Amino acid sequence: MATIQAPRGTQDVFGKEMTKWHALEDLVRDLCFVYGYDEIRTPQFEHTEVFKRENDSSDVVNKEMYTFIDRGERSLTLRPEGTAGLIRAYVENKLYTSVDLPRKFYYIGPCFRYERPQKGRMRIHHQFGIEVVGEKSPLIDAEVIQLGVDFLARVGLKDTKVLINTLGDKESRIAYRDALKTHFEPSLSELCPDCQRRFIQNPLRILDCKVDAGHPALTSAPNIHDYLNEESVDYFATVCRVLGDSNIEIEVSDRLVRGLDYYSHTVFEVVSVNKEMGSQATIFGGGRYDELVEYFGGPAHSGIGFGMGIERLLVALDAEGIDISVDEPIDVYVMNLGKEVLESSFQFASMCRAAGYRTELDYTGRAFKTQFKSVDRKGAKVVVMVGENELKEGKVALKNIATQEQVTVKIDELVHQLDHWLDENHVCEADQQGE
RNA sequence: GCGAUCGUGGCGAAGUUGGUUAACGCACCGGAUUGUGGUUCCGGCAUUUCGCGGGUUCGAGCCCCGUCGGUCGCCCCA
Repeated sequence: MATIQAPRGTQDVFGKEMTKWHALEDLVRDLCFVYGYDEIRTPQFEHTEVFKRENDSSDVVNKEMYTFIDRGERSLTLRPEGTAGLIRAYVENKLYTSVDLPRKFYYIGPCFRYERPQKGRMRIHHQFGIEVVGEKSPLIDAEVIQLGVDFLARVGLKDTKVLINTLGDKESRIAYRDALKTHFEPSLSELCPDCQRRFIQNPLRILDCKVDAGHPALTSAPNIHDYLNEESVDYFATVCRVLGDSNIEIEVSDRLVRGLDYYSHTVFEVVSVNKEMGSQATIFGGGRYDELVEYFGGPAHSGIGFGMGIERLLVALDAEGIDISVDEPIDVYVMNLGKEVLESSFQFASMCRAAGYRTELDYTGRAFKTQFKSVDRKGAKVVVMVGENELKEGKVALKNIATQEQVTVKIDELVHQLDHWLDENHVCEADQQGE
């Protein structure tokens, strides 16, 4: 019978790899705590219309969604990204009524996209994301980018670049959009089929096209920055200035438009420039959205956020030779000196664990040599050796691996001896008496 | 969705003019040494099995077809 494999584009995470995830998750919590962001957990599937909005031209929404019918008639979709569901929750729970706006959230969890898998591109991938909703200020845009950059710095990533651009407000965007339409119309038939579709749905995205990248119509295309109204120019200038004053290097890229259609004003993408990275180099990306909250039936609140791919971050760390995995050695290994003492050793292990020591034991009375190998592999600091002779006298032997020191103590002194060897903060009775 | 390439034990990997007992290394297990290891030595470790399913052949891990999965590029994006 053929073995069953995990579905394409999914993976099992365990062992040493798991410790990396824990390290990243811990860092997410610590960092978001410091910046004042609260965790939010939204459903991993939503009603399809949460993600599929009218006139959306993005592939994520149109080609890559896992959509299914839930028994009856409701069409549900496994979330392909984090923002839409969060905004739905923001409106549904009336979080906009908070006296303290903006609301600042972070989330971490799986996203699902039906794509051709590649390194750094999975059908189930995990995103750490943040969103700030309910207040609009260039300082918030700067803070969001700063948090992401800070995160990468704390992880130790170095070969990164911050790309930033603005799409301007609605007025600017419409003006630019019209200019683009006028510009591309004459040469439309020479552009790729995707671009012909984009022309209708979202002409901005033609600028991003790799197929037509060299086409004269693209190279001569009007620049967004020539169509921004004063307010949009000021807004973007402030974002860039604040980032600059915070020593965050940015590169303005006037062709950066991003994949989701709901963006306005600031958009950004942080990419790895490491040569080992392959073609999936974006570690996190996001932008501001002015109309999403209203779309979901809330007030005209603006928001901004990013999504960061954990798997992709892991690839980037690997590319830079950064190992964030941690060894988790045990404190105590309980050895059996003979099969007769198996059940007694179980009780000793219980005692050690009750005292808070990370403890393993030999379950089957294997050869001593083998048990000692386990001791080494697991990095145990103390071995409890359970033998019949000592047991008869109500004692047990303990060996300190580091010093090779071995003592035999009464059973009720076992934990005391462990404290003596293992607990750095432990104060011996002798010391106390000496005070 | 398009193109290319790969898929041998827990891991790393040999293995083409198709002909057997499928190398070797690491890891693991046992013994020398059933009460004290990390060295050494000895032995065991894919017991129709080479991702899976068909086909060609007297005979296939090596050839053909299909399928599943990985990887790379395109595309897309986290």
